[in-house]
Amino acid sequence: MSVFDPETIITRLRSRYDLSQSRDEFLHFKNPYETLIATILSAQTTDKCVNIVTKELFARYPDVFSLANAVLDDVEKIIHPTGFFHTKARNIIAASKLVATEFHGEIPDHMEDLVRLPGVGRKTANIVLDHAFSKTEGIAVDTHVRRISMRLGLTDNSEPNRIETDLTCIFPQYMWGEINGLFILHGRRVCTARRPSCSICNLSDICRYYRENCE
DNA sequence: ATCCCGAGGG
DNA sequence: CCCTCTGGAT
Repeated sequence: MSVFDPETIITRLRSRYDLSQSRDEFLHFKNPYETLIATILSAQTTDKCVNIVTKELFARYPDVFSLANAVLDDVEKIIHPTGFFHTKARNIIAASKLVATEFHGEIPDHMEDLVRLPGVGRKTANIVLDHAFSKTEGIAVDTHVRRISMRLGLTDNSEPNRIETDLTCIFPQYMWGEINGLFILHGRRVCTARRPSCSICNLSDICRYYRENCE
C-alpha cells in the first residue's frame, strides 16, 4: 500500500469529521442563483455573516434580473458586513448582468462559463458546481487544501493550479467533493497554519511535515 | 495581532 | 511572484 493511498486518507478523515453536518448552513440556498451570489460573498468571511446579509439581499433581489438592475449603493449597504463590499457589490451586479444577457438568465453549470463571471474564480466555481449542480469538476484549492497537500507531501508545488492538477491526479473523481470539504475542516481544526496539532492528527504517520519536523 | 471556504491585477 | 481590497472572529 502506498503512503498516498487515497482510500487511507479519505477513510481516516471521514472517521473524524461529519461532512454533512458542517455543510448544512451552506447548502440551504434555494437555487443556483442564490448559491452563486452567496458563494461570491463568502470570500474571506464567515458563513454566519453571509447567511445574515443574503436574507435581506434575496428578499429584495429574488433573481438575476432584479440584481442585474440593482443600484450599486443599495447593494453595498446590504452586503457591507461581509467585507470587500465595494468589489463584491460590483461583481455580483456585473455577474448577474452577464448571466441575464449571455446565459438567458440561467446560472452556467460548467467551469469555463462560470469563470467568466466577475468575482468567480476556480475556487468559487468549484463550490457552485458542487453545491448547486452536484457536479464537482475539480478540487477547489484554498489555503487549507494547499497547506495540507504540501505538508502531507501530496505535491511540491505552491501554485493553486498545479496543486489542483496533482490532487485530481491522486484522488479519483468521485472523491473530489468530499476531499475538498474534509481538507478544509481538517485545516481549520487540526492542521492549522500555526502550531498544527500533530499529536492528535490521525494522518501524522503518513505526513512528510510530521516526519521532518515533529519526529 | 493574525487569519479567513478569494479574485483580480501588476 | 507580489499586492490590494475589507470586516469579523479569535
